[in-house]
Amino acid sequence: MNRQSHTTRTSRALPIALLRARETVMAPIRDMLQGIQLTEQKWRILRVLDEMGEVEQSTIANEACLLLPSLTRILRTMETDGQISRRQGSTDKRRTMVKITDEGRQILEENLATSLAIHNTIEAQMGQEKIDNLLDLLEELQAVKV
Amino acid sequence: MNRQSHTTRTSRALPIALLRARETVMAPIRDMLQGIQLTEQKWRILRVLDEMGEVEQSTIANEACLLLPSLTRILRTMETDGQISRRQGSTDKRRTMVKITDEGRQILEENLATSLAIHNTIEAQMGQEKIDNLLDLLEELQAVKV
DNA sequence: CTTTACTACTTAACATGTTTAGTAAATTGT
DNA sequence: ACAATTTACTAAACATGTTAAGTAGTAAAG
Repeated sequence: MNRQSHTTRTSRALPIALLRARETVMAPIRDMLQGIQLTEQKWRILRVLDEMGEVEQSTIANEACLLLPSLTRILRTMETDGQISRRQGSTDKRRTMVKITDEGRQILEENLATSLAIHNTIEAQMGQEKIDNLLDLLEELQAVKV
Repeated sequence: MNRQSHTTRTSRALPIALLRARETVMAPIRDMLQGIQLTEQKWRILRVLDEMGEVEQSTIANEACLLLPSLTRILRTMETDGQISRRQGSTDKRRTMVKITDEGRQILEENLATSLAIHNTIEAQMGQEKIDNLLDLLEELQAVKV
């Protein structure tokens, strides 16, 4: 067809462009995670918890871009595996407060070097200025009301 | 914790930033797709096929960011639903050549307006220049060797 | 020409994504 | 105080994501 009649070229469509760019960045991270028996989602959860401390599940869902039903299942196994701990909220008993355990934090520490190395490889090829520029634009896009 | 000791803030980590930005853009598109009984993946496949004509499955997988096992299943139902057609490759019989049907193309046409409206809403808030800049940076990131 | 390796896919199994429905606790309206 | 609504989560069902293994067709090596 090659007509570009109905829509923009997919390479200039934001959703696909964002997805493809993400696949590029995630490929080596997925390799790292496979070595430590962790999924991409669990890695995101650990990072959010390390950054935010003890938070309720809805917050994790928002920050890590997961839906609550997925999170329910994932946290169940992460608790069993000792990477996170959960307790019922004290004032609001509907809430489940979650925090990272020492074991979970250790996983982050052990893989920090690899994670940084991947970031540096990308930065070396694109330049820090462009990466910063990209991150600024992405933050701005996130804030758009749709 | 709020220490940012182990890693970058997640908002400045490329994988999460890309994911969050994508969620923002996809939210209204998902609403549109729900109305026409189409998943995000099937929509991507239709757009790639409309753009590229008749291609083999591996090409679709690459362009639409899907793994072949997922694609096998999805194309099976799309063929049943009359949105795409498949035939065995003539010279290389391992290949399966796929193309969009008139019915599939009609789905694209019927939703073009909505799709454009969503893009315009985003553009109105961010400005065309920034969007173009973002798309350029995303294309560049995709091309990085990791 | 035959063995070997590789390519393009398919199948199967399990994790996650996504929607709908349900439950219990908190909040609101009267 | 009490019914109605909302919030935070869980359960279930089905689609897709992901990995490993299998199949058939093709290309390469000897």
